[in-house]
Amino acid sequence: MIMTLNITFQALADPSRRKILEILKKKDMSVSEILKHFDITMPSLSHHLNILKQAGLVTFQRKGQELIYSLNLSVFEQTAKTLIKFFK
Amino acid sequence: MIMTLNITFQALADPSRRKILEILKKKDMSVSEILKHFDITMPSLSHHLNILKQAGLVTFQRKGQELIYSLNLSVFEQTAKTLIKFFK
DNA sequence: TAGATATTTAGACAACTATCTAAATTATAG
DNA sequence: CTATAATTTAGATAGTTGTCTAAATATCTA
Repeated sequence: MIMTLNITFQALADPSRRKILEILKKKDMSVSEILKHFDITMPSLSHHLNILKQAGLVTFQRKGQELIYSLNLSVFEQTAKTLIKFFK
Repeated sequence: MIMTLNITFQALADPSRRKILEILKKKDMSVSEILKHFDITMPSLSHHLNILKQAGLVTFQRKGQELIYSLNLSVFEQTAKTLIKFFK
């Protein structure tokens, strides 16, 4: 759980990644769709998505040619709870 | 607040810094006292303390030659609340 | 199967960061 | 005031990270 916390905070530390999460909060989206909100290349976005995936903050499922990404809210909840429990 | 979140997560992303916070949870401590728990040099520790200071996660007050560092719990609480509010 | 579309992987590179040693600053004690 | 102790600041360096271009992989459609 400590190790997970490490990865989670590292994932959340980047503004682009937090923006991805905000965007996905509205609805599930394909990579191309997410990309429209950014001024970076597809491989860079893919890199960020990978880090978010490793942290368990997002999941995806293939739909034809597209990969549809979704938020994994339970990890946020878990992280928030850990923060609270850890320091109170 | 978004900018603050940025700095906060960045501060929390480093394991050494989270360890400092854990140590300070037990009691307020001077820099030398904190250092005993680590295998890094004093300047490195000072660097980490500086980042934690900027994030508002710790505060300090001088006591003679020593600087006594303390946790600032309210920032944790705030961060946890922001996490919860933001993603639920 | 060939061509088009969506995404990832590989490899390179500049910027950032954690660490170190050495020097400077701040405060106490004699 | 000088020596000592505690901490920070400065400057250098190796490792990490975010970004890019180019190439590879996976899926669909004709």
